Amino acid sequence: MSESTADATTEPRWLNASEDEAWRALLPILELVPAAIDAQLKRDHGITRFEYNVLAIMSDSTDNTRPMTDLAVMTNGSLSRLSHAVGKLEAHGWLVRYASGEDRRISLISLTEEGRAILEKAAPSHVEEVRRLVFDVIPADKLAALTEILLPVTARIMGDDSACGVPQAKA
Amino acid sequence: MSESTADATTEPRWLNASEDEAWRALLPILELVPAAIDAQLKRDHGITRFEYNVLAIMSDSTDNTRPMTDLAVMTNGSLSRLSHAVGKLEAHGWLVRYASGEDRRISLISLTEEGRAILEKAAPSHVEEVRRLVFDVIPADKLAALTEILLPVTARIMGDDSACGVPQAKA
DNA sequence: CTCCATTGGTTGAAGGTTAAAGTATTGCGG
DNA sequence: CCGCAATACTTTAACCTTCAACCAATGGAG
Repeated sequence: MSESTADATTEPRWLNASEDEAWRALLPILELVPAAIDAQLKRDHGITRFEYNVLAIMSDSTDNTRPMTDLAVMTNGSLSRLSHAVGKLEAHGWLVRYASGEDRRISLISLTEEGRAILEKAAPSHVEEVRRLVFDVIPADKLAALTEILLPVTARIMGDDSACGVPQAKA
Repeated sequence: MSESTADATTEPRWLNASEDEAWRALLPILELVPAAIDAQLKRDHGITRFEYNVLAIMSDSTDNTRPMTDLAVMTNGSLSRLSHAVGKLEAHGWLVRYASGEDRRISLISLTEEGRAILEKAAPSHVEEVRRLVFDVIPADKLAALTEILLPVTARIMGDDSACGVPQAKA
C-alpha cells in the first residue's frame, strides 16, 4: 500500500515560526497534564485516569449499564484495553459483567453501588487537580476562544479513523 | 499527612459550563494526539515518541553530547525512564553512553551518526503527522491566540514541582 | 439444517513506564 | 585518612497498554 502520511520524495513542510511556538507550548501539556492527573488518581485512589473515565461514563449511563463496545467508543480505548481495565474494576467489585440475553456475545457492564461510591469519593480531588493544572491559569474570558480553536482538532482526531485508538478491520 | 489538592470538608468547585466545554474539547486531544503520534513513529520507525524526543534533543545539543540528568529535564522524563530508553537506543547503536572524566558518576550521552540518520529519516513523517493532527485544522491567524492561552498552562505544569514527571527529593 | 464468515469479546505475551531498592562515586566533617 | 551522607545513575519488579491469536455466538448462503 502507498504512504498516506509522507512521501519521501517531496520536501517536508517544516513548522513555521508561529506553528513551532504553538507546538512548543502544546507538547509539554500533552506530556505532563495526563501524567499529573494519573499520578493524583493513582496516589489518592489507586486507579488510573482511564479507569476513572470508565467509572464516570458508567455513572452517566441509563440504568448504569452499557455494552463493552459502546463503552470502548466512549472512552476512546481499544476493546482489549477496556477488557483488562474492566477485569480489574470487577475484581474490586466496582463493576459487574454479564452476558446480554438478546445476544450472548455482548458483555453488558454495570456500575455497582461500591463503584459509584469510589467515583464520588475520587471526583472532588480530580476536579480540583484539573482546575489547578488548567483552569486556574486560563482567564474566564479566554475559554470560549480556546474551545473554538480546539474543537476542530478534537473532531479531526476522533472522526479520522487513521491512527485512532480503535483500529478498524483490515479493509 | 494533610491533603494538599482537596479538602473533603469543603464543597468541590465543579466546572462551570464554559470550563466543561473546554475540558470536553481538550480531553480527547490529551488522549489521542500522543497516541496517534506514538503509533505513527512506532509503525514507521520502531521508536516511541519519548525516544524520538531524546534523539531530537541530542541532535540540538552542543557536541551532540549531554549528561543524563540534563537530558531527563529536557525530556520531562524521570531518570529511570530515560535510563531504560537510552539503554534501548544504545543497543541500536544510535547513542553511546560513557562516564565523565571529571565526575565518574555522571553518564554522558552522545548521538552517533546512525542516531542522527534515524532522526533525519523519521523527522519528515513526524512533522507531517503533527500537521495532519493539529495544524491542518487550526487557522493560521488563531495560532498566536492559542499560544498565548496555552503558555501559562505550560508554565504551571513545568514550574510547579508537585506531580511533575521528575519527583523531587522527599523534603 | 449445516457450513462458515462475521461479530463481540477475552486472553497471553511483549514492550514501555513507574516506584522502590541498589550501586558506585564524590565530598565533607572530624 | 576514615566514615558517612549526598549525588547520579541503574536495576528490579509490578503494572498498564498493545498486538496478535483465540474462542464463542450469530446470521445468512446453499
